[in-house]
Amino acid sequence: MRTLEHPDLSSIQLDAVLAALADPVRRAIVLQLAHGHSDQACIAFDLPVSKSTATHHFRVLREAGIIEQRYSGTAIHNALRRADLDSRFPGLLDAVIAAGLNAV
Amino acid sequence: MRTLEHPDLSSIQLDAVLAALADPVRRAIVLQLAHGHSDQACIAFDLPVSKSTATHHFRVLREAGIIEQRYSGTAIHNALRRADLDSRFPGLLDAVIAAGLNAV
DNA sequence: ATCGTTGTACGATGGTCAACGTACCACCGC
DNA sequence: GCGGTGGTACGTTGACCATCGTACAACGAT
Repeated sequence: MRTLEHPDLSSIQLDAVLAALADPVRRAIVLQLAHGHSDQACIAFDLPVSKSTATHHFRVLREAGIIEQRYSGTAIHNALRRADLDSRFPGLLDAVIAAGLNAV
Repeated sequence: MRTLEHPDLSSIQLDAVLAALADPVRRAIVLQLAHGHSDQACIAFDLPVSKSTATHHFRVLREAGIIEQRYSGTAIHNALRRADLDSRFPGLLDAVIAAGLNAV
C-alpha cells in the first residue's frame, strides 16, 4: 500500500501553515473540506487549475500539516487535520474558514 | 504633511492579510507591535534586514491593512489595526500572535 | 490481461518577491 | 542656512513558486 508522509503534530510550523493558506486555490480546498467535502477524491474538488497543479497544492497542504491524505484504492481520501491544528495554533483555522466563507 | 495610503476597513482582503503574515520578518514586526512597541519608529524595531528591506515590509503590512502608519516629524508612528482586523477577520490576528509567541 | 480512473514525476516557463546598495527626500534641531 | 536622522525610490539580483503538458505508475473492474 502506498503511504504519504505527514508531519507529526509537533513539527507543524506556523510558517508553512500560513504560507500554505496564503494561496487562494489552497484556501478553496480547505473551505471545501470544511464544508463536508471530506470524502471526495482530489479530482472531485472544484478548482480552477489543472490536475497536476491540483496535485501540487494538495501536497503543499499535506506537507504543511493542514490536511491528511490516505489512499483508498486509486483515489485519495482527504481530511482536514482540525484537531491537530486547533491544538497547535488555536483559533487560526477557524478564523481562516470563517473569513473565507464571508469572502466567497 | 505627507500622508500614507491605507485600505479602509471594507477593502481589507484576506488574501493580502495572509500573504503579508506569511513572511517571518513581517510577523516579527506584528509581534513587536503587539508587544508594546507601538510608539517606536520603524528603525527601532529589531529586524534582521536592511533599512530599505524594512521599509518594504512595513509598506506591505500597511497596504494589507494590518498596520497604520502616520508621520510624526521625520519618524513614523506604527500601530496595529487590531480593531479593524478583529472586526473583519475575527480571531485571525489573535491566533497568529499567540502562535508566534509560542514559536519565539 | 486490458482498460479506465486517479494521482504523481518531470521539466519548462513566467511571474512574483525578498533582499540589497545607493542615491535621494523630508523634517527637526542647532 | 546646515547637518543629522528617519524613510523612500529605484534598479538589480537571485530565489521561489504557480502553472502547465506530457508521460507514467498504481489500482479496480470487467
